[in-house]
Parts: sequence; C-alpha cells; structure tokens
Amino acid sequence: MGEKSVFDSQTNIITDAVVFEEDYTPDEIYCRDEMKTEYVQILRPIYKGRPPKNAFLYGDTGVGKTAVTKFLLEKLADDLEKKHGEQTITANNLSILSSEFPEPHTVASGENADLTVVQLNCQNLPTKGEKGTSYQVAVALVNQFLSEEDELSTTGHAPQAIYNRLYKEIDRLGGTILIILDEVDAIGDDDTVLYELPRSRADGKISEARIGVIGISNDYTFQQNLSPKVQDSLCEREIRFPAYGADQLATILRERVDVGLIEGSYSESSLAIIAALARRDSSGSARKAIDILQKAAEIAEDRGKEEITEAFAREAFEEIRKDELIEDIKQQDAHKLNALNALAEAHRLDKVPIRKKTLHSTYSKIVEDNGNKPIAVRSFHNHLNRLVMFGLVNEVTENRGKGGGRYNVYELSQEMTPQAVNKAINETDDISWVDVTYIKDV
DNA sequence: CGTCCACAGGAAGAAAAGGGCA
DNA sequence: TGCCCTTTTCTTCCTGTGGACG
Repeated sequence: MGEKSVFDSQTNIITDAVVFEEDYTPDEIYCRDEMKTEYVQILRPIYKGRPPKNAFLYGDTGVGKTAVTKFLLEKLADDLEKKHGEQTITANNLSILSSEFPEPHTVASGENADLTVVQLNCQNLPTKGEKGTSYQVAVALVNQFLSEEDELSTTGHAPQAIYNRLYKEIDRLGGTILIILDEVDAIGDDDTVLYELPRSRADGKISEARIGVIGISNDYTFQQNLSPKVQDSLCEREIRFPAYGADQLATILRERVDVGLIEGSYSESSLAIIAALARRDSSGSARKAIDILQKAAEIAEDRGKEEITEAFAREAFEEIRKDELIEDIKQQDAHKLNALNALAEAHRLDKVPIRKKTLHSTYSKIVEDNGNKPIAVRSFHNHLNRLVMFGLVNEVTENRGKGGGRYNVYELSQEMTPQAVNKAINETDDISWVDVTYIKDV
C-alpha cells in the first residue's frame, strides 16, 4: 500500500475541475432560451452568406452574455464547416473568446476565410485600469490581426493612421468579419470606433470584407449615451440579458455538479444556498455561483469531508469575498495604494474619519520616506475620488458653516480593514516603494 | 438673511511616457 | 538624431457653494 502524498487531500469529491473554469462551455446553456433565439436571428445571415448584422447585448456580469456568444459561435463555426466542407474556413480561434491574452490571429487557409471572429475586451486595454478609448480599441483590433512580433505599440500613432491600418488588415482578410467588443462601455465618451466600423464598407474604406459588430455591455445606460449615428448602426438589434434568478442559478449549478463532482457529495439544499448567496451578492451572476461552489468543494476536501454542507457554502462565500477585496486593492496604482496605506495607518491610530489635507500629509510622509516625490493635493484628491468610486473608501462631506467651512472626511469602507490593505500591499511585488515596516512603526 | 470659511472640483496646459518617420 | 505625433497624469489657477454663525 503506497503512502499517501502530502499534496493529496483526504477526500476527493471533485472529479472534473474543468466545469469550474471560466471558458468551460456546457453542452447546453440553460435558462437563456429567449436570448438564444434572438441571437440566432442575428447570426443567421452569416450562415447564409449574407451581410452580417450589428447587435448590442446588455446585462449584468455573469448572466450569460459571453457564454451564449461563445456557445453560438462555436455552433455556427461547426455548421458552416458542415455546410461548406473543410476548406472553406471558419477562421480565427474561437477560444480567444475568453482567454485574456488572445493568441495571434490564425486563419487556416489564407485568403478566402468565410468567417473571422475577433473578440476584444475593451476594458483595461491601455495603461492599467483606466479607460480604454476608441483609439486604444482600434490599436488593439489591428493587433488582433497581426502576429505577435508585428504588434503595434499602444501609443505614438496618428489616429487616422490606425483606422486606415485597421481597414487594410480587414480588407486583406476579406470574407465576413465579426467583431465582438466585450465591455464596450469602457470606451467612454469618444465612440468613433463604434461609428467607423459598421459604416466602413458603405464609406468605401473597405471593399473585400463585410463587417458585423456585436457590442457587449453591462451598463444599461451606455447605449443611450451613444451618439445617435452610432445608435442607428450599432444597435440595429439588441438583446437584453436579465439576471438569473436563484432557481435558475441552481439549475446551472446542477449541470456542473453532474459533470464535475462525485455523486452524493452535494445536496439540493446546499446548491440552493449557494444559488441564493450568489443571487443576493451579485444580482444573479452564474460566475459567482460557480466560484462559490468550487471553493466550497475545495474546503470540504481539505477538511476530509465527503459532502458540501451549508456551512462550507457560507464559508466559501465569505472567503471569496475577502479574496475579491484583496484583488481589488492590488489592482490599484502606486498613488492609490499609498493613499490606502496612509488611510490604513489613520485607522490604526484611531483618527478614523480623516480630512483630506491631513491624509495627504501622512501620504506624503510615506512616499518621501521611500525616496519618492508625492503628488499635489489636487491630484491626490482625484485619486481619492477614484477610490471612493471603487467602493474601497468612504467619503463624507462635513460642513461647519461660517468659521469652519466645508470639507470631506475619509475612512476605509465597511468591508475594508487595515489588515486587508496591508496584505494586498505585501502581495503586490512590483512596487518596491512601499515600505511596510514603516507602517508598523508608527 | 447675508456672511464667510475651507474646501470641491472644473479648466487649461505642462510634463511624462511611449513611439513614428525622415 | 531631431522633430513630430499620441495619451495620460499632474499642476496651477480659479470659481462656486452648503450651511452654521452672527
């Protein structure tokens, strides 16, 4: 009898971890029948070799927008292949639909690709975290068509040159080109890309290819803020994805556990709890529900238990929330981390709702101690505002009237703790300027 | 009811960081 | 190499304002 490896847990209830992964596509997508029907109508022209339609999808994160997209596109690719035989190509790797770093574009047989799908996440395109602009989207699109060595830099080009290049690449490919812009609301006010793309053929900028644009957004209001010309072209068709209800989430979970977990390791009621937790916390995100499920299963394994109990589900939920928080903090840039650092220190010293001015001087001290130059109060103010928008920091406006004036005070938001800030900063290894011992000393 | 504090946050432009092109 | 782009961030300057005080 072989000795058990220390890496093995006492029990194994997960049989196939694939079902938890982001890009797992189930055999069937549940509870999205109406959306699927509408979506099929949008894609149908492509199957028939007619000019594609543009569309706009919206709904909160994790309600199946990308899942349905991926599911239907794979099906479309299959069916096209069946229809035309092997050599009329279904083009570009659909797997990029969910991978963060798309592989270079590969069109199997060159010239006559029938359908090319390009997917792009418009969020966090350029410098970390901030808004992607039309320009950035255009650059990123061009890069999707180029091999890795040839990729363009994200700055330094004349905008018109980028658009021209984009048209050139598109025309070179020819055929039907379906451009999927995920998180399209990140584009912000300047929507030239959204205007240019759908009309490029009509404007004579391209002649060989036909372009379809599908915009995906989780901001309901985004589409209303678009300029009317863009609304006309892009929002030809729109599909709304409502949030999953708790029972629908449970259905989705049931499908996953069927494939991925040992029978008997879960009960209807524990699935229901997970569904309810996800429903409440994230307004119906399937992603969230699946994450909780995975975590709960892992916890059960670690404890040597054979069943996911309600307690494990709740524990998993809490743990995931904590992890997410740390992740959120880690994503902030240097100035914001230092601001959080200073704020955490204020918490430790119990000077909790702290005025911006005071906070700024603490911040300056930290930065200077590490040999860097602090930014001016006005910029600091902007960073703080950002943190407030991210929900990491609370802001309250105080008004002491004549003789006191009006000012804002800040503190870490409810779920934030100085420990969380500390942990996040410690885990951020690309910022040597944060001297953690300094915080401990003061 | 007007005063007046102390800042909020807009505007404009300078600076920094990245890069093309001849 | 020098000069030209771009985007984004930071600075400087400034006007606007909620409401307790008198």
